[in-house]
Amino acid sequence: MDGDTREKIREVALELFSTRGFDQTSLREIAERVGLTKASLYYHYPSKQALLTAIVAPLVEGWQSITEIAENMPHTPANVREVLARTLDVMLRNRALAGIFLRDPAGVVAAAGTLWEDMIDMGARLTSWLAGPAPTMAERLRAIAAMEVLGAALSSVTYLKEEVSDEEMREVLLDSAIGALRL
Amino acid sequence: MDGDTREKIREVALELFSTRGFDQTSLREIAERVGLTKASLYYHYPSKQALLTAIVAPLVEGWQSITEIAENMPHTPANVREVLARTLDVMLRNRALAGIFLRDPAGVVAAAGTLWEDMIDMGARLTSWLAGPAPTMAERLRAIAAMEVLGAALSSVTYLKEEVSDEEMREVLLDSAIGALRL
DNA sequence: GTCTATAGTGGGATAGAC
DNA sequence: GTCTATCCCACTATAGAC
Repeated sequence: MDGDTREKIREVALELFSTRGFDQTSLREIAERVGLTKASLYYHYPSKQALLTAIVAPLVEGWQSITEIAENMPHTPANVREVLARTLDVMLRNRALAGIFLRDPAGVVAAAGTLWEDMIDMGARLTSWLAGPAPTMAERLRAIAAMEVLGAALSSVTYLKEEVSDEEMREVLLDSAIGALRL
Repeated sequence: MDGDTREKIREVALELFSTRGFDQTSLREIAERVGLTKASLYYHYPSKQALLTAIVAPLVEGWQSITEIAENMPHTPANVREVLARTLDVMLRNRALAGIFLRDPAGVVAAAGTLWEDMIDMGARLTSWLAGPAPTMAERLRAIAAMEVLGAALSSVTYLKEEVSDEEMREVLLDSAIGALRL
């Protein structure tokens, strides 16, 4: 079962990257947990960077699609709400993945510069759409603030010991983000 | 001038840690920019970790004092506003420093575990105070969201090319954080 | 597909001369 | 206080047997 091994590797790597950080995680650690040797990892992924890329790519894609959708919508209150909701969904769906970026942005940048720049770019475009056409500085700051509120979906893991359902997060944070926008 | 060298080292290290990340910054790089050799750094700071600690300590202290002040206040709307304003001030005063945590949390954790746990602890206590006594889950999520909005003071650097004055940030973000709280 | 063994690199840190 | 020289270690990555 070849695909299984590859998948197991990605799973373990995701777990370790997102808790210890990318740089702090060695291939030896990953190999140990999977039950292989380091060398065998290289059979499945040609480099540590390739492994990271394989794990992270889906998030970048989700992010891209939502950005494109947003940019083809007129900036109305209803659409703002819609875009915020979709963005929140992407974040919730990729909660584990996001830990990688939260733990070690610098390591990710160094290893996968282009991917990272894509993420930054998407974030900037989404934020800029949220701010509306010809925004004032205050509007731009509030747009950033609203995006940060959605980010709370991720960082909340640090502060909350109990599990929170996706539904509750969706509801409360969407409302809170709109509050931050001061619409 | 001994103190000057130490200060220069801290300055350069702060600059590099907060742009490249802690782990990604080698002592050789720091030494080069300061105009010294690696070995000479060790005369001034006994380890890379000690250097990090020296740089970061002031922020932790500011954070601690504000937490203690908050916890001795009754949870009224006016006090909530006051605490948010003070927290925002601490963040704005330490904008450069914050980059260290944003770039490479994992590296900082690994190097300065205790300090980091202090920060997490303060964050948790402040957030918990903000949520009010016997809070519902929604109130706790909104408190986290409000704190994230203040964090926008820091991450905004990534998105905004122009400079924003501290005054404008203070005004807009405080208002936005209160919006996120849904008071 | 997995292993053992090892090359090659770069980092933090130390010894000791000046 | 600063230097040169060096140690030691952990890591990524590769070579080649099975």
